[in-house]
Amino acid sequence: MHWADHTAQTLQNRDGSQVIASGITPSGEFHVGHLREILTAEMIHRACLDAGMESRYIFIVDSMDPLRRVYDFLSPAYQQYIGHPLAYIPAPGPDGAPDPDGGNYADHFLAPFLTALKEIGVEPEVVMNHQTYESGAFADKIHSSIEQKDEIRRVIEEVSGREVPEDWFPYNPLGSDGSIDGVSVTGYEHPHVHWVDSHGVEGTADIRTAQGKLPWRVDWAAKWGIHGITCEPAGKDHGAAGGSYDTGIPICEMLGSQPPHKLVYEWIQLKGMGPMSSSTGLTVGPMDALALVPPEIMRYVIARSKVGRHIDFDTGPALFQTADEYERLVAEPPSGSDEELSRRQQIARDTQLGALRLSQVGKNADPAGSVAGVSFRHLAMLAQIKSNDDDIWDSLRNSGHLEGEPGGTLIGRLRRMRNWVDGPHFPDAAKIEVQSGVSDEIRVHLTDEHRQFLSALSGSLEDCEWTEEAIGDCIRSVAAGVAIGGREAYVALYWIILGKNHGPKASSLMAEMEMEHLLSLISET
RNA sequence: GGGCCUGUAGCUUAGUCAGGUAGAGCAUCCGGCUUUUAACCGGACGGCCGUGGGUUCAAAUCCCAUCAGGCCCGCCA
Repeated sequence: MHWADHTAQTLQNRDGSQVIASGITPSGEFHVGHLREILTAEMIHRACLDAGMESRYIFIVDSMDPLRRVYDFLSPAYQQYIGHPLAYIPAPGPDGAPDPDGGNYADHFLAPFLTALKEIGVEPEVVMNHQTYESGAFADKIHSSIEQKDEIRRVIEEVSGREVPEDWFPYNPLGSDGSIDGVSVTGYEHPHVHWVDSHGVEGTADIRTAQGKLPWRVDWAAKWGIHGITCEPAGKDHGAAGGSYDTGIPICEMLGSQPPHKLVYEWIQLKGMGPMSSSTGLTVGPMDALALVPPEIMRYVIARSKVGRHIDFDTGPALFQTADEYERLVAEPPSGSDEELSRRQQIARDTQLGALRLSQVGKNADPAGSVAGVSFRHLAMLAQIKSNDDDIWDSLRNSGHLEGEPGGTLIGRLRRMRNWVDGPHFPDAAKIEVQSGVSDEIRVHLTDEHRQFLSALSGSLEDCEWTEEAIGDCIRSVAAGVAIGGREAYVALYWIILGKNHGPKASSLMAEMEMEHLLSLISET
């Protein structure tokens, strides 16, 4: 069974409808790793719906979390905002300086991420955490946390093994300058928390507003209760023993709610470069990834991997393999009845079918539509030899891959393929490079038969209409005339054009070349 | 120091929770297809399941130990 279906089955034992959640702090650029968080949760949500359960999927943006430090992409001017909730500070402009017209920091980074999510078929209910504070929804949990201050402290110390400071208080008010740093709590009279900040200013925070927040371990546990979250996948950093998930569970219970089902996922790494890290600049943003990778393939990368396995995100040669694998699965989904399959084969069948189902951008869409009738590899070839999109559609019509006008899926696939082919990630081995001349190394591969054929072809091509079809006819008639095997005729052409003994459809390739260049190559043999 | 994840064919991996003859795909090689989608079809090759113990009639699977890689324990998916 697929992991998402298995999780759905586990959740079925709980009362009520499901609320699957993701939570991310918008402290900077979102990256591909965040897509795993989102897609893991969203696939569980879909699996619940598919199992006939009621389910919602919410994306909690931790907009109340404070800015922790001045990141590399921020100007030093952000020093003044350290400790301030991300929702209440200005977004950086292109130069990294606070941009007064750029809206707030949290929204600035969130907006493009939501656009990327839409492309992969994810449209969550977005909850801005600072608004939940502003609405007063946290008030009961905050009050309850303060009343159980010592018990919560004990839980954190026992479960995490960490010493909690003497002056710890389960509520961090914002000080006179808007920062939660350096603010000491001096008393509590429901619903007001009294404080004094590092400037010596005294004040009062109303827990029914966003004048302060819970410390994050408590904040997370409180959110579970407030939203009735039944499952929130967490990255392995939170999932480690003694991590925030383990302290969150008892705290959530102390605050009067049932904690969610724990699920820990491994991280995505960039191939050969370790985990994502915004500080080292080693990131691939969701938009970057989706500019190259078709959305259903992006989903498939997550769906096919077990939650506990790390994923190497590879935009090089592995992308061909992933696409091949996906297309094979679409073309021939695993089948067979329980009777004729072993238990293991049944598991494999159900897991693959689940991965295929959950990879679709549209929920329960027909997977066949996602491939748009053209293989990823074929499109890679066409995108390289034809610079004009219309020529590609013509080619696809001629080859029977396309009828009429291309649909949105196919257009999107070509757009991404062109980005890939023209960008730095495209593998050299897949590049089609027309030779500028025929080298000695290549010449040794040519037989007399090859030369005879090429020489005859040279004469015919000069009178040939320069279209794919005419060139194809020309090759065939010349080949027949000089009694060379059909295959060998093409091998000869591939050697002189590409320097290899094989390649994409020769006539397409030749039609894209200048006739003079081709004739000069032949003359060099 | 504490903890988590991973280790199965050259590569990517399924199977581990509920022990019952190790399965796939890619790559490679061979063969087929009289006119090339880097295509397609058929076949072969290839694993003491990281290592060492233990439990069991039976272990990739459970237990103990050990090695290796990745990671977490201030914030981070």
